[in-house]
Amino acid sequence: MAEHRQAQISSRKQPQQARSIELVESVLDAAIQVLTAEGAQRFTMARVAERAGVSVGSLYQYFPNKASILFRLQSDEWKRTTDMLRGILEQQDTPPLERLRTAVHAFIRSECEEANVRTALDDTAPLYRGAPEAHEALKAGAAVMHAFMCEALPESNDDQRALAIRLIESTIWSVGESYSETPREPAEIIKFADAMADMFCAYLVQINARARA
Amino acid sequence: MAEHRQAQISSRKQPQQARSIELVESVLDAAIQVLTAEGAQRFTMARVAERAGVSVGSLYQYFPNKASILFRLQSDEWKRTTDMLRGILEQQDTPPLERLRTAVHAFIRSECEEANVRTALDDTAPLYRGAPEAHEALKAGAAVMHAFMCEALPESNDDQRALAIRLIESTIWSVGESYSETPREPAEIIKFADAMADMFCAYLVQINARARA
DNA sequence: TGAAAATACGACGAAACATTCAGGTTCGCT
DNA sequence: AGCGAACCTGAATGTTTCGTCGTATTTTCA
Repeated sequence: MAEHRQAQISSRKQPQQARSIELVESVLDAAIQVLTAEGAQRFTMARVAERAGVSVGSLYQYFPNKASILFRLQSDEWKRTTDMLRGILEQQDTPPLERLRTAVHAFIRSECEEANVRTALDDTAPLYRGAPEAHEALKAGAAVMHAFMCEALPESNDDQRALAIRLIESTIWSVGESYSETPREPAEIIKFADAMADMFCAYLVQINARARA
Repeated sequence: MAEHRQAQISSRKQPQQARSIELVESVLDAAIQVLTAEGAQRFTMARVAERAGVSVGSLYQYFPNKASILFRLQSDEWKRTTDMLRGILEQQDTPPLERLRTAVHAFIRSECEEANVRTALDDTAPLYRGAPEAHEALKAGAAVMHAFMCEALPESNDDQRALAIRLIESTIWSVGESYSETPREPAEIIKFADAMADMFCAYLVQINARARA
């Protein structure tokens, strides 16, 4: 019984003319700036409008409410990250575990580089949690992981793979999220990512060993 | 440049008479109820006061602001959890990795059992993030893990151990947090916790094997 | 060119909240 | 009983914010 009214999150109408397309872009841009500079707490429609150099009314032409702007930012971010991971995990000329290591490094590094925005954006998650759109937006990531796991765990059945996917996927995302919450030295980041990759590799190797036995 | 003013989080004054001690307890109790029933978004001083059957002014006698109530809840929760983990991890008559498995199970289960409160409470984290009190409150947990790791990784040096601690500790906490965000079947929870324990064990075994080589 | 459609504006209404304070009540003690 | 300290009350204050609406401007295209 936690969340009561679920806000509308999809966009209100599509911009058609060039000026309105620019407007939407500058709004998204301003939203990131506000989030970075002021934090989730002080993210307001008025501030976004001011930074974007447009009026409040214009925001509501293309976004039904505050949550929809934030969800759009998060959604775009998920897409970028998923694409990055796909690019790494699908390189079939490198051994799977090496690819996984590269992916972990890339993920953690990118998470730490934009730590400010990420943290602020995560703070706003309650505003659109449980929305079907959110669930939908993460399907792509699961698909990438699924394909990868079929390679990395060739002798396992679907259940085992599904479990490994859920574990590794949620570890990467949520640990990355919390790890980037405090500022880190580059050298420290590398060590941590390596340890995480070590852990994943040890786990996958063990699963394969057991499947073979 | 995210958070601007850091709210006072320590308690305002200590209750002395019996009636005020009861008051503080009923406030904390009411706070949990409000959080569970209404979510972080609708957690307000007025609602807490109403549920506790006291007036708003009374809240401010013992808590300087809203954040301090929420931090108190989180802090108590951390303490309970740490104590539970200590109880499990310090049983020196069981093999380390078995203890770790038990601890992981206990943690994930308890996290899922109170999923509603936990999630709502986590949503309020931004209100007291970065406060020195928060950092302090987690020291105890790190100490427990440190003692455990000295047993589990007897041949490693301090740097390696510190890395393993950070990795495993943050994985347990943050994955547990995100895992409990959606409702789970008991059987599913057990499988997931087992997989997580498998992963940790494989990792620790590998570190030991390398140290010995 | 001129009208219809699209876009942009920003003052304003309404609601929600955190926190304070002046004044009243109860407790503990002599 | 009587006094000071601890405690409790809740209306009032001041602020913040979301989202709307009537109007003004710009673009499109016949």
